[in-house]
Amino acid sequence: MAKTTKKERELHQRALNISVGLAKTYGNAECALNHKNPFELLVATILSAQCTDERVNAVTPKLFGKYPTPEKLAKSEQEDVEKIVHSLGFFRAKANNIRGMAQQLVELYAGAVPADLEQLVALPGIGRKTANVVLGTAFGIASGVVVDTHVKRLTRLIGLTSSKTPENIERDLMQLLPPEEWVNFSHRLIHHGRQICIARRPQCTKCPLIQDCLRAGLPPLGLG
DNA sequence: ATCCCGAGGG
DNA sequence: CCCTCTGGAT
Repeated sequence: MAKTTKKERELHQRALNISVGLAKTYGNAECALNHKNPFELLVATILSAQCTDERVNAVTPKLFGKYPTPEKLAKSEQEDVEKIVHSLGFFRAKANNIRGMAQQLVELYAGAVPADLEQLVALPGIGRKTANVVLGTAFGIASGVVVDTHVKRLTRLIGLTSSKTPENIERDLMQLLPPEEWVNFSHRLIHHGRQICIARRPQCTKCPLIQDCLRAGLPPLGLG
């Protein structure tokens, strides 16, 4: 139906160039969260909201040492979990979310983590970002592109200026990239956003993707 | 001061 | 679209 315009072909080519450059630079993307199973990854990903993975990894040994299964976490005391995750920020909401999530896993799925996007998103504290991380990393299912604040910010560097909401960005990237690259691309771009293409202080002189960047040498974009 | 590998709600 | 939740690193 829609014919391919020259601009769309250029956008596609630039995205692929960036994707190849990211792959060369960051290798096989891996989740920086320590996890042994889908349950741990799910909890750790919820806890990672608005804080670094290093800080999450600092508290998960204690958390999973005491609450290793959904069943155990479902029966936990709110106050005790709050104490364990306190250093991560948003501790009240996070404690409440992982406890409620565990309770629903027990009630609805016999304590298993569902490998399904809609079922995951229906759980408390889990949005598309967290669900896509869990599906892609723990189950190897290419359900979508992980869109966090970094991906949202950096998609404009490759020309995705029309998309604004995370859903639109995800849809555009899913059309641009092959399914086997969805999760890897996201993780590489996120690493890039933290290490090189920092929001307020982009390290353009160290950037390996400079020749494909629309904003090379221009002031930082900031958030949004 | 600024921002973080978000989610939920208005 | 906006706002709130929060500690910690820089």
